[in-house]
Amino acid sequence: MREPARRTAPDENVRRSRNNDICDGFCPSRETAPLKDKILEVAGLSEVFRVLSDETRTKIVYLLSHQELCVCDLAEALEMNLPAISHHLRLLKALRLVKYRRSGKMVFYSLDDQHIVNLIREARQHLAEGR
Amino acid sequence: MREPARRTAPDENVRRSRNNDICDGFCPSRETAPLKDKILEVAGLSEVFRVLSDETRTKIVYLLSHQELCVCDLAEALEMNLPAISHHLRLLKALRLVKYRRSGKMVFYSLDDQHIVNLIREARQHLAEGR
DNA sequence: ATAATAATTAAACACTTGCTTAATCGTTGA
DNA sequence: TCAACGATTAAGCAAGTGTTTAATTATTAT
Repeated sequence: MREPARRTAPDENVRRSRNNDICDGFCPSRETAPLKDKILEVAGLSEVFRVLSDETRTKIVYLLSHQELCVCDLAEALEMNLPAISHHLRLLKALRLVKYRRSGKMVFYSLDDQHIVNLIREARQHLAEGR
Repeated sequence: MREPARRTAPDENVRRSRNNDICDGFCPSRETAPLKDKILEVAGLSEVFRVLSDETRTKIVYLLSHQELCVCDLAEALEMNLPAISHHLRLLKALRLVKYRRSGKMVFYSLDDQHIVNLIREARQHLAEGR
């Protein structure tokens, strides 16, 4: 992924713990080992959310969940230019969220993962219930 | 939000349509007006997903959904330093996803939005079912 | 008061992201 | 074959994001 910004070279003395500003070993209010197990259960999950974390992509997915649309339709509906839409579609395509079929000069996209719609529905409820 | 990169000043002639490389007015395979209505239904939704689009935050939320934890516990469990965790907690706090209580020198955080857990559960199913 | 410590805030910066313009590809029809 | 057009790709860049170090705040104990 990304190498953290490091202005001073990593020191030998830090060997004891990567986080030398962690409470000095007696703070944690419980054993953290079981927590680390828990963490494994959501590994890689943020990838799914990242797809929908962009407004444009949420809209694309939502529109496609109702009907097949060509790139041009999407561009018009979202008031963006073709390359921008195409860019997002490529991402959605890479993640197998959408599929496409060519028809003449136009390319029609449709949703290829009905599961993702549940996430949107759930999130809408979340918003609807105030908070 | 963010002003798009613009190297040439926006031209007068572009008035007709903000997207002058859109299909010349006869492409869209359907009326896009109803699509624009649909779009309104998911306005602001990506904010919710953005919170969980970061691996660290997903983990924090998931851990807190099981039990209350202090910042130090989280730092230890996630093997990150305190400022990093604190940074993410501040974000989650701002969005009313977590609440906290102080106990001596330590601050305990807990989940303040059970709804967000449904999103995680749904996403886990999504991953579990392959794809 | 002072020291110690958990937590927060601030500043810096590497990396990422999304949009823009320009060039190219793919298909259709003259 | 060539022009037109929808779609894609490429390059560039401004804004955003997450982690780091250092400084500061808040609380407890001496």
